Amino acid sequence: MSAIKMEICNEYFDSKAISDSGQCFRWYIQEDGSVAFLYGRCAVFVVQKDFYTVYAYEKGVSAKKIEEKLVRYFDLDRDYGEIISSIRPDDKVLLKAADEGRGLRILNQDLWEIIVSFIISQNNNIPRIKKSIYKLCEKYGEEVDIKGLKSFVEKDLGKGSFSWPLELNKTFPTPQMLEGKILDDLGLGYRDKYIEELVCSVLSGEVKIDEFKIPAEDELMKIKGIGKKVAACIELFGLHDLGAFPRDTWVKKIEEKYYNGRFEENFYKGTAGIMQQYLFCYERSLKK
DNA sequence: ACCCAGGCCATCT
DNA sequence: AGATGGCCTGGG
Repeated sequence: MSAIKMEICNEYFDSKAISDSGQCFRWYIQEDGSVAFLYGRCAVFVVQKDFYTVYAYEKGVSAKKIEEKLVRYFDLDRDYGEIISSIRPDDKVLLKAADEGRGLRILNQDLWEIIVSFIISQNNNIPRIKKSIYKLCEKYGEEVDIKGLKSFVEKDLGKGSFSWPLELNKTFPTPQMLEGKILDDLGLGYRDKYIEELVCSVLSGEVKIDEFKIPAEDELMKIKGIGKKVAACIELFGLHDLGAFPRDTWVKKIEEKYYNGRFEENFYKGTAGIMQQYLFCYERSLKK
């Protein structure tokens, strides 16, 4: 059986919050409130009633393996409550941000997808980032068969309970699928050259993504198009180094506004990246 | 209603 | 410090 159903009863899991957090650009919240995304070739569909129910399907992969993958992907073995309780009691801003953002988690996403996505994200806005990534997948990704997931979900929830966004009919393309491609028609702007060059260096073996180990900042910053901020995002979201602390324009704004110009990430060794997510999402929520 | 400037999960030269 | 590109927002 290559499908599983899994329940998540956890105060520290909120699919809407995760989807809006800017760590993933291919999670789709659908009309009926369900969430759809791909993890590699594994198709995932999440519905919420009192708790979350996750349905996942991947051809040729055992149920046990899929479950293991998802536990890792959602970071379910980590106690986010404990992390929140480690916040310094005098930091009222972070306490409030974490309280409101308690459903946030740092996902364990595919490293290649994260590297490309965050190169695209530089000096960019989220609608445009999503659009470029969608075009990239649509043009170069591999067709995903959704029928297995659909029948699995409908067997459990009834006919018409399953929907799937058009944007997720293709996988995120591997370096091999992008070999020699000109990426000038994806709305990437000047970033297209960075990705073309990266594809070359990965295929030639000059850049060995599978061998990246924490800390990877120096290795990452050798890649053209990756500076300090994008490197930190890749460490946090792609290598799951929860101590990485990306300083984007929002965080800088937060630091000016609440922290006299500097948030001391050394107070939170090993978890500063999670604190960054709480602050980032909190400050953005104020604007909406 | 329309336009335009400015900013965006920055980095390169 | 100047350039890069498309999307969105806010002010005029």
